[in-house]
This record gives sequence, C-alpha cells and structure tokens, in this order.
Amino acid sequence: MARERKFSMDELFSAVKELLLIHGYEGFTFSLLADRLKVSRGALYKYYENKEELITDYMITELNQFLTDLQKIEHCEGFEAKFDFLMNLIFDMPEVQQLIKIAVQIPVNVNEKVRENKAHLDKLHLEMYTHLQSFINLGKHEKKLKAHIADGLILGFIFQTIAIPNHFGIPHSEWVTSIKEIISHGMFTNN
Amino acid sequence: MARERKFSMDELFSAVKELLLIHGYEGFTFSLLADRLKVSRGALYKYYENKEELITDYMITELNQFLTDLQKIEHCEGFEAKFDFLMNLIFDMPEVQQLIKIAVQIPVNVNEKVRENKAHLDKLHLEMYTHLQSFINLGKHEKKLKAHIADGLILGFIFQTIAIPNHFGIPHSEWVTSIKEIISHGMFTNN
DNA sequence: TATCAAAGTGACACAACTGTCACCTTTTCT
DNA sequence: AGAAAAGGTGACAGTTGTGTCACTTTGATA
Repeated sequence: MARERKFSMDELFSAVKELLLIHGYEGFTFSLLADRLKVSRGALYKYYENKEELITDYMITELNQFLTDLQKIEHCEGFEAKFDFLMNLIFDMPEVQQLIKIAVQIPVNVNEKVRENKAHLDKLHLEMYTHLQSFINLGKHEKKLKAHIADGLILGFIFQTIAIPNHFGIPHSEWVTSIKEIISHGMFTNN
Repeated sequence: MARERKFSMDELFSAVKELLLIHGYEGFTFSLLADRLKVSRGALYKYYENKEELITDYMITELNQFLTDLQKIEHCEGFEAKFDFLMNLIFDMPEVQQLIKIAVQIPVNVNEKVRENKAHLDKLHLEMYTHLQSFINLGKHEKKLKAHIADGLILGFIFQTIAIPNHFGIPHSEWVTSIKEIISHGMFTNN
C-alpha cells in the first residue's frame, strides 16, 4: 500500500556516482541530485538525513559489488589467470580508486549512522586488501612477481594505472593490452 | 609608498595549493583562504575578483615553475639520463597531475581574465607535452622504449604512477627506486 | 469505494559563500 | 606635517545550500 517511487535505488546511486565524480565530495549537493532525478529536494530527505549518509550508503553498495566480483578470483587457477581476471575487473570499474579517495574526505562527526557506515566501509576496504594481499602472496610464491617490491606498491600500482586518463583516445583493447604489458614487463626494451 | 602586505605572493599561493588539494575546486572558498592567511575576506578581493582568477593565476605560476625545471632536461645526455632526471623532477612535484585535473574543472565563462588564464594554461600544458614528446621520441629512437606502446600511454603512465599514495609508509628512497624499476621493467620476474 | 501509508511538494528559517564598498591604517614621498 | 597610494576591515545585500514540516498525491488493500 504505497505510491510508486519516481526513482529506483539504482537510478539514485548511479546519479550519486555521476555527480560525485564530476563535482567531488564538497561540490555534491542535494539540490544537484534532486534536479538530476527530477524530484523535489525534500523527497530525498525521506531516505537520507544528509549527504554524508547518502554517499556512504552508496559507497557501501559499490564496494560490496566490487568485492563480490573480486571473490570470483578464486575460481582462476594460478597467478597469471588471477592477474588477468583482476586487470579486467578493475578495468570494468575504473572509478573505484577515485571513489575510495572521496570516501576518505567524508567527515565522521555528522551522526551515528555516518560513523557506522564509515566503519563498515573501512571493513570492506580492509577485506578488499586482504584478498589482494593473498593474490600478491601467490604471485611472489610462484616467483612470478618480483619479491623485493613492497606489496603496498604493487597494489597501488595496479589500481592507479587503471585510472590513467586516455586523453588521446587510444582504442580500448590496445590500451588494456599495453597497460598489462607495462605493468608486467615495463616500457623499456630488453637490450 | 604603500603599506606592508600581511602575506606574500608565495604564502598566498602555497595556501591556495594546500586548500585546493584538501578541498578540491568546489570546496575551495575565499573564506577558507582568508582564515588560513589571517586576513579579512575583503582583502583578497583587492587582488582577485573571484576564485577562478586566483586559482588559474596560481596554476600558471606552478606550471611555469614546472616547465622551467623541465627545460633543464636538455642538459642530460642520452635517454637514460633524461629518464632519471624526469622521474626525480616529477617526484618533487607529485601534485602537478592532480592540479591539472582540478584546472580542467574551472569554468571558462566567468570573465575575460579567466578565459585568458585558461588559454595560457592550455598553452603551457601543450608546451609541457611537446617537451615530453621529444623525450619519448628519443627513447624510441635509441630503442630504449618499446616502439609499439602509444606515446600518450607512456606519458600518462609516468605521470600517474608518481601519484600512487604511499599508504603503508614505505621509505621514500625504496619507493622511488621500486617505481622506477616497475616502469622500466615491470613487476614480473623474467622467468 | 474508502482508507491509509508511502511518496512527493513547496515554503520557511537558518547558515555559508559571494561581491562590493565606505571607511580606516600604514607607509613613503615631498 | 600632509598628501597620496596601497593594504586591510566589517557590514550589507544577494545567492545557494540545508533541514524540517504541514500538506497533497498516489495506489494497493480491506
């Protein structure tokens, strides 16, 4: 016994994502979002008390999605298959890195709900790193990854390179292939 | 015949930089800046009509500095020396990449001054790429850089990797050495 | 078809940022 | 000492965002 909603949760979150990436955390407002969803600003307050709650809620959903996909890395046999899987996964969600950076900016002292959400986010973030850590351990154990390079750098490297802006419009498949090659064997020739 | 200023141009710009990196373009305000400089907001309007003028002006100074330093790459003999020089240069200004991203967000339709500044910035940006382009050409000509990897990707890669956040506090020298190694020869072993 | 709960609206009061300006302060030059 | 010029201040009006709330709309169900 309820009226139909003018926007689905999916539409809401995809609008949040879009606006966050364009305007950044501080530039994101309920007014922008309401306009975008063709709804009055007041309607949004039926669901969230403030933008911090909304954004953290969205981030949790996004990170959960990423983690669910990431779990499937276990189905890949051996380091190289896992590496390929991971690269493709990250290429499908190139914004994850940027969103995590935005998440850090959210103040915690807004209310209890936000504190909870941030804690939840931290948990997910940690879980993500645990998974990736075991991937790196495998790579080093199989002697595929250089042992003397710090794990944190390997991780950071993989995430960061995905976010390289393709200013010159290089075709996607060439782009992906080349990035994989640089990450694996560098941009220098072997002479 | 004038009164002493409460802040130097250097202090102004370094405050702008700091606040920009923390709050992003939309989160940057004259109020924040005035507080930071311990000056009234009105004082800032003696120098700049709005934040767009101020930010673009700052960016021009920053990019000019970077370019001046970059020119010195010509003093290095051969590709490998130039590569080392460039890596060190970028490591000394890891924020350049992030600032350029912010520059893109500045709207052009504020006033004539801002339009001019943006055009100037574009010119400097292009000049920077021209320099780097000839660096890459040299690398490919000396057969040090893989010829089949697009120039735009090589550039993007170098810039982007510098900005990898060192979350785990790996010592700077190890960090730099490892990044150079990955860029040059990848993170895979040669088996 | 009458009811009721969820969804949505628009107005209100408040807070923050913006741009301007009359006025005050400090310094230097004559 | 007095004028001139640049630096600095605080208040004002305007705009945009925030959070709340009484009220209306919608649609399933009893």
